[in-house]
Amino acid sequence: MHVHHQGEGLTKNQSLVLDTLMREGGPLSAYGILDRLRDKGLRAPLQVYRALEKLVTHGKVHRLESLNAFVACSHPGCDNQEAVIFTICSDCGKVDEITDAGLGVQLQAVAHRADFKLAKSTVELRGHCNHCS
Amino acid sequence: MHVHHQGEGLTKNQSLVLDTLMREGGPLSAYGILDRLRDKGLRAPLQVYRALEKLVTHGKVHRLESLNAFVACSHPGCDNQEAVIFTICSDCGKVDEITDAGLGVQLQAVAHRADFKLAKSTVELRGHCNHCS
DNA sequence: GCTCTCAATGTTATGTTATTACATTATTGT
DNA sequence: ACAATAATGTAATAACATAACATTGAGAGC
Repeated sequence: MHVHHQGEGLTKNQSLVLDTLMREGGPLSAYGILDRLRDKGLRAPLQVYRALEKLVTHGKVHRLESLNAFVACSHPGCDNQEAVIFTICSDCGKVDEITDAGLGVQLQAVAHRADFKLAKSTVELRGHCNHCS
Repeated sequence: MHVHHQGEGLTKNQSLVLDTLMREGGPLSAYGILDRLRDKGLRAPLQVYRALEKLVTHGKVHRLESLNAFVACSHPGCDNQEAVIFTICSDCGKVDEITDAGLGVQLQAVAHRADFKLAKSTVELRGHCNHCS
C-alpha cells in the first residue's frame, strides 16, 4: 500500500517522509523515520528534518513536543492550522488526534486575557487510553 | 539574594537547582542550569536532571516541552498539579505561566469524550507577548 | 552507638535529538 | 538559455538526556 504525494506538491523526500508516517499510523522520531528510509537512499538526519519542517508548516504532519516525535495529521486532506489536541497513553503509547472547536475558542480567550497574540497552540494530554484503563 | 529551601524538604542539589531557576526568572535548559552551578561543585548533567525530576514531581518546577527547558513554578508555595498554561513569546522568549480553572474543566471534558483518563496536561501557547506585538 | 536500608550523590560513558556549514543538483520564471 | 530559488547531499558538531555503577549520607530500629 504505497502512496505517492507528488501530485499534492510534495517533493521526493517530503513524500517519502509523509508516506512513512502514514504507514506507521503513530508517532515516529526523526531518526526512526530515517531508519525506515535508509533503503530509499536517505542517509542523513537533515534530509528528514528538512522534509518534516515543510510538512509541519503545511499541516500534513504534527510535532509531538512531549515525545520529540512526529505524526501524520489524521485529517485526510489536512491543510488547517487549527487547535489540535493529542492524547498520549502512558501505558501503550497510543496517540490520538482530537479537534475541538470549543477548546480553540477558549484558548484564544485565555490568550487574549493575558494580552498575548496567539499564533499556535500545543495541547498534549497524558493519561490512559480506553483500552489500558 | 540567595534563597535556601532545605527547610522545605529539598536536598542540596534540588535546592541549588530551584534557586537557580527562581533567580533566572525564566526558562533554562538543564545544561544552562548546570553551567550556572559549576562553581557550586556540580559537574554532570545527571546531577541536574535528577534534581529536576524531583522538583517537577513536587510541582515546584515545570518542564516546557516545546523548549526542552525548565522553569520555576510561579505560584509561591506551589504544590498542585493542576492545569497550567504557558505563553511563550516567539520574539523575545518571555514565558508566562497562567492558571485557568475553566480550561482545566474543558480539558477534562475533552478527555472524557475521547474515553481518555487524563493524568497531566501540557498546554503551551506560541505567539507574541504584549510588549512585542 | 551500631548497623541496616534506602535515598541521594558522584562519575564516566553513551545514547538520542537537532542544527550548522557548505557544496551540489533540480526546478521555475523570464 | 539564463538567472533565481528551492531542494538535496554530506560531514561535522551541538544540544538534550539516560544507563550503569560506585560511593556517601541520613533515618529507623535495635
